[in-house]
Amino acid sequence: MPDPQWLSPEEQRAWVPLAALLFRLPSAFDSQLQRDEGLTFASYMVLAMLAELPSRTMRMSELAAATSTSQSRISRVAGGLERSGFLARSVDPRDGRAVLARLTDAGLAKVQAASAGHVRTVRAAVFDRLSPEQVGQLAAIGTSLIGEDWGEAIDSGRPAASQRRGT
Amino acid sequence: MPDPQWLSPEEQRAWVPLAALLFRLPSAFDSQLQRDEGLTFASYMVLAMLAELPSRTMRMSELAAATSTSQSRISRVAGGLERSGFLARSVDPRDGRAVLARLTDAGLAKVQAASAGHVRTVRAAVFDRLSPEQVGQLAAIGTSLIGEDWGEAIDSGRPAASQRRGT
DNA sequence: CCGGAATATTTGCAGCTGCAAATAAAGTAA
DNA sequence: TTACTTTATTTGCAGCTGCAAATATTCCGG
Repeated sequence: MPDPQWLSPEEQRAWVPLAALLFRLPSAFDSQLQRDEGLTFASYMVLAMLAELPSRTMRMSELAAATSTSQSRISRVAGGLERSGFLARSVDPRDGRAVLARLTDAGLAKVQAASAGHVRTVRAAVFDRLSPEQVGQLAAIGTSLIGEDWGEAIDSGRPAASQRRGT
Repeated sequence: MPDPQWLSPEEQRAWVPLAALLFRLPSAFDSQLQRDEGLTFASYMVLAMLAELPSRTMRMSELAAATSTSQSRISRVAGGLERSGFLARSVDPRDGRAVLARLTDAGLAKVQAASAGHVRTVRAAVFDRLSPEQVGQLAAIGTSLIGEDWGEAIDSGRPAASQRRGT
């Protein structure tokens, strides 16, 4: 393997556009949803995840995992959605530590109203620009990237066990 | 074409993991850089872009375009990096409206010190999980997605010309 | 049943971000 | 030169986010 200290030319050809996407896509979705529905990309995802379940209910921690975000973030987003009347929180009767978030009828109506515009934006930004083959490749790539471990492998920004001076 | 109102099953298979990545990757890079170098992913990118030029200099607007972010964001990030002594800003002598950002020696040293850890994280989160073919596919996909137009096509979250009630 | 460890959420604080308005300089036409 | 339009950047304000500490509850061993 080449110098793991830097990226190979092929990797850079993939890294540059990927980094650009990480800045652009979230901004694009956030601003469309904010402008048209007063929602954040994160808050929309929360509503969308809940809307997919027959029970419209999920524990806060499951919601965090489902949307790939931190618990503190989910807690605040849920707080805002609750204030807006789109979801209601209640302590889980089976485990007093857990909190269940349930989409209200108003919340369901909100996602349904917002989905069309959001999907249109997702298409314009992503799918309309890819061939069917690429959509398949993207699915495979994305799935590989979010696989199993995460905290462990990713968080290891620290040197393999050298360079670490000090105490 | 199928109901553009929603995503096809194949598209959803690509969208779900992509959305997860849009939440996870920025967080992962931000927290590694913050923890180890006191930098933001955005501020690191600014330093890295400047470091690639022999002149180590770029106009604020070019910097914004190069990093795919807004001008206001670049303005603040540059302000912070300047306060830290990593870059210096000066009015462009050829155009009084423009501001030139120049990486200082301390700034160059900073990127060089931070790059190893950052690259390690990028590998752990992305390249170590993809085959060489996938890296090539990702490069092609990413390039397609950030092509030509953007504001125009993406910003059109608005209905084709209906649904628009009120003034 | 008691005390400590583990789990689930929330929140204080500080920093980052976007939008839209403000500021400044350059370009253009008369 | 003057007035008006366009381009480049910064900044006030309000909202969002993460980290780490604070809370609350359950689990476990004796």
